[in-house]
Amino acid sequence: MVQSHPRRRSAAAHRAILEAVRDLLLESGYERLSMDGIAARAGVGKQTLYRWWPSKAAVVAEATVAGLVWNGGGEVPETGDVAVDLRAWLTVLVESTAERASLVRALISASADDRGEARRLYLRFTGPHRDAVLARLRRGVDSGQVRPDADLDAVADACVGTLLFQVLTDNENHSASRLDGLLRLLLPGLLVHPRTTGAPEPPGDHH
Amino acid sequence: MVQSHPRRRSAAAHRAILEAVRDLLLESGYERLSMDGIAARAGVGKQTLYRWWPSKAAVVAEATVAGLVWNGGGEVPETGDVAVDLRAWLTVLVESTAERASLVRALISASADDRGEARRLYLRFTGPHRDAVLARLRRGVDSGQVRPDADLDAVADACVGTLLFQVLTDNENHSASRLDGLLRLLLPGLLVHPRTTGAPEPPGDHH
Amino acid sequence: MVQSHPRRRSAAAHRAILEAVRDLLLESGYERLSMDGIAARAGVGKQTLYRWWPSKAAVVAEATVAGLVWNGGGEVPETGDVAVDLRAWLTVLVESTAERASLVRALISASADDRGEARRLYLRFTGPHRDAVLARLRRGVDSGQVRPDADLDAVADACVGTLLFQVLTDNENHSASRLDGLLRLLLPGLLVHPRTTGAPEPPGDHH
Amino acid sequence: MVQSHPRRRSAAAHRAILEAVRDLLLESGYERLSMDGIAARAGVGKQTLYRWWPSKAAVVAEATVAGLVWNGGGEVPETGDVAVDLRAWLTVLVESTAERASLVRALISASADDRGEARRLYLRFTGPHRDAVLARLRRGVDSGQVRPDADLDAVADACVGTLLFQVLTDNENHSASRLDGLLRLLLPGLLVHPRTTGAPEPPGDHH
DNA sequence: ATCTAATCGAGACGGTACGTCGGGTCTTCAT
DNA sequence: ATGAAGACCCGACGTACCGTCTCGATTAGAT
Repeated sequence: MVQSHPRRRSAAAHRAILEAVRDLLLESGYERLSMDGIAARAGVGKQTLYRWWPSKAAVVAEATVAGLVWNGGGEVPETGDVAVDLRAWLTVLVESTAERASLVRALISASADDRGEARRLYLRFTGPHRDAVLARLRRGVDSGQVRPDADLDAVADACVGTLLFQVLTDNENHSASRLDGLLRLLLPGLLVHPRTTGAPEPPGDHH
Repeated sequence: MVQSHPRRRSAAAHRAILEAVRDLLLESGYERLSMDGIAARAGVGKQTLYRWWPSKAAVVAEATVAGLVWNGGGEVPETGDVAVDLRAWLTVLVESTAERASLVRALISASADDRGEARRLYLRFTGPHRDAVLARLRRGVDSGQVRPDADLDAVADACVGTLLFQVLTDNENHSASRLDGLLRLLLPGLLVHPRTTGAPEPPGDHH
Repeated sequence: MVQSHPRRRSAAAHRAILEAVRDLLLESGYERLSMDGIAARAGVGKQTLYRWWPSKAAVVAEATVAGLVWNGGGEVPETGDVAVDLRAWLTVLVESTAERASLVRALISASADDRGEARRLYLRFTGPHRDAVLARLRRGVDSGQVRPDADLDAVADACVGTLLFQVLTDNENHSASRLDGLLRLLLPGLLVHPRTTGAPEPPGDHH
Repeated sequence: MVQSHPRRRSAAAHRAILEAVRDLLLESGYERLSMDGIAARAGVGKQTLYRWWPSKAAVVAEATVAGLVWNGGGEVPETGDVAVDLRAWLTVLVESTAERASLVRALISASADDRGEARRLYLRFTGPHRDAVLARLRRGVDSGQVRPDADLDAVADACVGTLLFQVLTDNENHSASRLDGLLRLLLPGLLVHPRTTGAPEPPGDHH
């Protein structure tokens, strides 16, 4: 379909590029991805690529945020019990990460590559996950389950950071265990009435 | 113990290479570091580099391990109060990381680049820090301050992971705050008698 | 006629490369000539070199053909006397070769290096010289001076071969003498009436 | 067997090296021959190689002259008829060269590589052939068949040069024809009574 | 319907770095 | 005290990408 304004042609190219990135990432990984390769696969001139994105990291970020690459994990369930919901969210996050560890590693590389892009990747890639869990925790504060003075950002960063650390150290098979342990440790400090969860008993109830 | 490589390896070349890596990392970062550059700076043939290390990540790992890059932070104070000691350790860790953020970024890159090397970096680079804090926590268990069923590895990984995550997202000025928030959240789950710390008061169910 | 390569080849780069080859050959000879060196001197990427020429021998061949290296000697004088003209041509050829012996050595090397290129060098480099002398000899046949059954190719190859052999064996100061001796030996077999030349008298069996 | 004097061990090494050169030349040609390869094949340290020969060209020259590589062609038959003997010699020379054209090319490369070695190669490699034919021609002078004023060196160089030129231009299938044509052209100038040969009729015999 | 100007694909360009090979020198160790 | 083994520095190899820069061809909108 031909659009009236010539600039509209770029829409097809734009889409072709993001799809090429997705395909090539799945086929060979971030390391072997090249701007030349993307252009060739997308049937696009390299100029067109560089017109819109400054670097490999940037175009990967865009493909990511466009939902073509990692579209899962943005939702946190809402059962009414913060502890149950957090545990469910972490389970999904661990599985989602395990399935695309190489992509996560790719994004870490991209992030470390380009300090300017790092911020954008942070916002686009991990942002939605952090936002979702923060929103859930804030609703927990509103409902009185979560202590209002708890540092919710610290909870989110500890979860994401622990997960990234496992990926980074090729220790992914411990991710679920570590996050479970972490959650058990966090809940007493996070919740107003921690005993209602599967967390360790609050102090003073034993001996 | 016998070296894994055949003998007669040049100690001078070895040392010159590790020093060149350190210098170049500090000057320009991991991304701009090249095998050519290392060889040139060290006054060494590229063959010598490739004879002993398979990749840039590997030689960066070795330079790290040799203590030339991040040799501090292996100690955790012992005042008798686990909470105080943890806080002190985290403070030192944050400062030490801030001082060499570019090197930490280099190590993260190396880790993400080379999955094989990632494990070595994990064991050798973050290992000492993790070991130190784990040892301190275990002594806390022995002295009855720390709950014996707490997942101590989760504590260590959450702290290190949170810190690395801040570095990765160029968010270092929040590192101290995040780790303080995290520690306050963890202590109630970690300690037998959390009230003795600066952590938020548990929810009121104590006498 | 359409270029075999796709269009848009850079004329400036092409010329710069051939000039660099010429200069470097004159400075250091074929053996010390390198693709790296050519690229650096020409201010050209190595890829550009390899895009258009498969080997050092090929680019040397092209530089030759471009007339930048050995552009003289393509003419044979026409006085009406074949013997005189051949002698004059050989004199010029010997001098021309002596002046650029190192380039001739380079061409011999290129030829020996690369069997595929050898043929091109044969056709393009020595070809003009051979063609010129063959044309002169054929006119001699037409005018009745040269025996029609003489193997003219053999004459040309013997002259060029003798000359190259002297160069190859670093025996150039005998080139003139050898070719003079050769010509005297050839003329009796070549000419219908050899006595008109400066060649040694045939053995006395002529009236 | 162990000799009393350590230097004697070198004899075995020396021989092993020359044999390795022969084998490797036959297997892969001069271009792919390397000092490393020779040392490895001969079971000899590189130092031992460099102790005795300064370059690849030199050791190839030695292997040649040792008769390991090109041991044929040194003889010229003596039937009493110079023309017949020359023709026979050229036939053998052409065949011998055709069988090892790649070696001849190698020697040309070596010669052009190393101007210092060129002279030695000349003496060792083509020398015997030239000497043999010159000796035969001189005997022809003595017997009155060959004109005493003929430039015998020019004959030898023209034959060898023509042959090398054919090899160099990958034109070997014409070698026999060219040398036959050359010989027919030379004989009238070379012999006292040229009509006794298969050379073209001397001038004046036709019409 | 023709012209004009923007934009496209294609890919050549100057570069940097890659990982490998070979050259010639120097050192170690076993004989 | 020799000689194999091979590490060393060096330089070149040929390839892969980088990001920039033309080329024509295509085509949309103005004439």
